[in-house]
Amino acid sequence: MNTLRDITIALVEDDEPTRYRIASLLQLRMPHAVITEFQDLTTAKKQVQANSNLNKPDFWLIDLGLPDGSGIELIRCIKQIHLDANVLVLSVFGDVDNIVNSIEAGANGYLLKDAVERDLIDALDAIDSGGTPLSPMIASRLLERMLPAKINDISGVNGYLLTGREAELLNFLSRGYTSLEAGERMQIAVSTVRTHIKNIYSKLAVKSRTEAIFEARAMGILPK
Amino acid sequence: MNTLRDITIALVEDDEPTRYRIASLLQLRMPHAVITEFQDLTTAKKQVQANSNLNKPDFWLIDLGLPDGSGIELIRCIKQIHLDANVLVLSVFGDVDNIVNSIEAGANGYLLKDAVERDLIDALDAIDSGGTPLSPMIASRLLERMLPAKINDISGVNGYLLTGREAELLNFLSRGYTSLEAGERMQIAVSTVRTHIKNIYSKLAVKSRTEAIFEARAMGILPK
DNA sequence: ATGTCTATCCCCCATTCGGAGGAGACACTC
DNA sequence: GAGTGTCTCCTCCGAATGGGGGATAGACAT
Repeated sequence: MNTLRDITIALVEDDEPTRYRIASLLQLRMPHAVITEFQDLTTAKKQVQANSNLNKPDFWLIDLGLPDGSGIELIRCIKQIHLDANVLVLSVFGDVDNIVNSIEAGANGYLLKDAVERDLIDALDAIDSGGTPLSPMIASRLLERMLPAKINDISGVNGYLLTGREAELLNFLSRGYTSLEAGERMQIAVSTVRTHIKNIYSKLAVKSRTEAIFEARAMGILPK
Repeated sequence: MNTLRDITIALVEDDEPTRYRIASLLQLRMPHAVITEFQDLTTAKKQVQANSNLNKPDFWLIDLGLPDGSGIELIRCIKQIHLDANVLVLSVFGDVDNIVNSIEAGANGYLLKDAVERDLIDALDAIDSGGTPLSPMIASRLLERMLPAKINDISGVNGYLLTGREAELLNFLSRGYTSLEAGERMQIAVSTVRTHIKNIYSKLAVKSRTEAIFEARAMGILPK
């Protein structure tokens, strides 16, 4: 990408001025780039599914907040068909869910929109070299989410995040016991089991059994 | 950090020319900054432990490859005493272990040395705003390590007890996805998810999600 | 003695899940 | 062409789960 050859870039952004701004920036810095613009999810998806081989863009620049759905869906769609596609997210959303989902969907980078002017070209370069350019705030959020063990070791008191009974219960649940069965094993009423479960959920910041088990395992509360 | 007030920066780097280069760069861009330089681990650690309160640097710029040990040890030392210290790693090492250990030790950012000229000041700014600046290659390595196991992992171990879609679905369920969420990820209707789930249950001879996950794990269908 | 933590139990209500059916569209084999 | 397996979608219904409350009792610390 160092030489100015004919790079193709797909730009997916619903907001007219923003799209124009980004396209202009690209044209200015990469005069030979061929830019294709999309305003919504469905049009872009059609393009992906249509010409599977020819006309494959070198880069996808995707806004997440599209009028007819989330850009994350588009990322999945693209990556499903072209595993090696280069996808850079440009978003105003800095929330954990959007970030994690984008990355898990296969995004190769994530820039907050206010950094686009300064970092876009560098980001494309970085992706081209196999890197994953992330705005610092994005990296911060990602790490908060992905280093749960460390964070809880600090805030919670050394693995004593859950009380004895809660941990005991979670262990039964992770083995497939229902609330009733776990209650029988622990010699307590189902009501109590439910109370414990609710407390576990709020402590782990989850909302289902499988999620609790997954998180607890990641945090080392549950074995393996 | 916008205004040029008297910022204090500690620079830990054994290589004379490199240290000079970085210090000059800092002085040039932040004329009022007070820079303290260290050439090795022990001297820097002494400084940290000596004046716990006064003279606390606003930023630590740390090289990992010090003559008398790893800079990671210094990071731990600093963070133990000053939880809110701002630590930026400047390293030539781009290997996963150094990266993960640095971040887990509490580093607020990680720049590869070849990017220092261009990104150092921006990185300090980002840290000041609560972000975590990472060189794209560093983020790439981190994510490789931290992203949940890929779906491919299961199809290999799978003794074809479960079909591809079933195994894929079970993997999502094991990570705490609801039927709806899994359906969205797999681009199928909830009805279909439910059908797959029922088939999984009968194949594994279980009656609930957690049980299915537990059994599948025991059977090696699910990772770990 | 007051407060915090843990463990125990209960209510109501909305959503999700699990079980039992059926059914169409492909692809592959025999 | 008939059969088998996979993937897809649907309805109906009862049981289980999750979220919002509130409540009591003991232990322990200040």
